[in-house]
Amino acid sequence: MKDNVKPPPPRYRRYTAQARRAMLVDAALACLAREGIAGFTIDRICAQAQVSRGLITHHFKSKEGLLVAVYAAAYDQMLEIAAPDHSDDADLVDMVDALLSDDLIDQGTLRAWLALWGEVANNPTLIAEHRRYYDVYYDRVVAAIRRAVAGRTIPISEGTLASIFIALADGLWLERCIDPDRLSRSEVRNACFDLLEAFLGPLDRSR
Amino acid sequence: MKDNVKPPPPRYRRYTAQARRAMLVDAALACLAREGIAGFTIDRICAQAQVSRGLITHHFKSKEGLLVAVYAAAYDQMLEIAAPDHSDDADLVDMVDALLSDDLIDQGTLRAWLALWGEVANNPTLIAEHRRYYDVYYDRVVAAIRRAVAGRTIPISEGTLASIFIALADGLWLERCIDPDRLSRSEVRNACFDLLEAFLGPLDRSR
DNA sequence: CAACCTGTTGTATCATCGTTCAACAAGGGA
DNA sequence: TCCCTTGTTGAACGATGATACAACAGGTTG
Repeated sequence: MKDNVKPPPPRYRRYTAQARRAMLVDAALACLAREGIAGFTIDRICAQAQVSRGLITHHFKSKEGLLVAVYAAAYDQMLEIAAPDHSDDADLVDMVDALLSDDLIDQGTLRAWLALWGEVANNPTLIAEHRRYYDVYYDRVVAAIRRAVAGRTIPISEGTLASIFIALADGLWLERCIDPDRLSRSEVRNACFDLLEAFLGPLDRSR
Repeated sequence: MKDNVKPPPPRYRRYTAQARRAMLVDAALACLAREGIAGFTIDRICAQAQVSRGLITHHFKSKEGLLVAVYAAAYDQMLEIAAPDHSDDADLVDMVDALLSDDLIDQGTLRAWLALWGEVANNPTLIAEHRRYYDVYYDRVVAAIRRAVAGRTIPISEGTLASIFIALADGLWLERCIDPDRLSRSEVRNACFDLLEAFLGPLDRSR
């Protein structure tokens, strides 16, 4: 008979650094969504990613390095849904509806955001990262508002209105995270539009 | 000579359980404000309160017991400022101005709230506690709105408007916590009034 | 197929966490 | 003055945390 020595299956698979980092970030987001910041642990994240303990340090230098990458990824996902880069012609109504999409309002995502916010306020590196991303978000909201204004005169600066609108959206997220049944989707939608229309005049909500 | 044996000074002072609990809660809030949830540690809180490690367990049974008490205390402080119990005749304008008072908007308070919110979403005991307190807050906001409505017909339920107003206030807190310079006090104030007036009609903002 | 690069493993180490518990002592009552 | 209640201490313990590091092995290159 032939040599019946099967080659043993590989004990692990090697990925490019980029791919493995993405896997670890995803695993970390899953842990945050499931257990909050208490789940953001080398052990749990590596278990979630089915990977050994040393890998996070190898790819991110430290746990905080991973946290920064996770925050960036969460913001990227949010931006991609709510205000994608290529939406130069998308209007405010689309943006409001995108913010209410199930991809952003699901419990896990909200819990992950809440956990991340709790870290941002006390971590200088994350604060800087936040400002960077917030500015992108903010600029896109301002752009959408400016398109809606279309040259008219409004009783507030576009920038201030953008900040306030973002604040309302964040507050609604927060409330919905803690008690999803208190506000219906249409109530949230109307709240957003009522705030915007208070400054911008009537919008076409019909879509 | 007389006996020169001075009685040694007491090594510690005894307090009533109630007083000591209040001291520990205050210390915990100070730790939360300074370091976020990472500072919510038996060691650090006891150091802050200048007390030995065993005391928290003695008075609160567990760390989570203290956390619940801390959350309740934070909510109590907020309610006392924004919507005190005896304010049956206070109107909506007063409430908005109270929400903007420096006692609520300072960095430490905001950071503590952010840390607490991050815990609420993942702790069933805290969720229950949150609902209890939120309902009190909510009822007082509804009452203030109802007084402002004064029997007129408005295009939304008072309850929904209260939820939305609370969400806006929370979002503004959050934004201000992370970047205090982005929104001025008057912009925040105008945002609150514009939202309310979109549903309630003109209010007397002059105060 | 051999050599090398580097992604991956897993143990070892040290720090810190929450909780337990026996001993201590402050301070009021008899 | 003595006693007793109970608030308080602080060491001990096991669990779990993050990180370092030497050994290992996939998989590509020539």
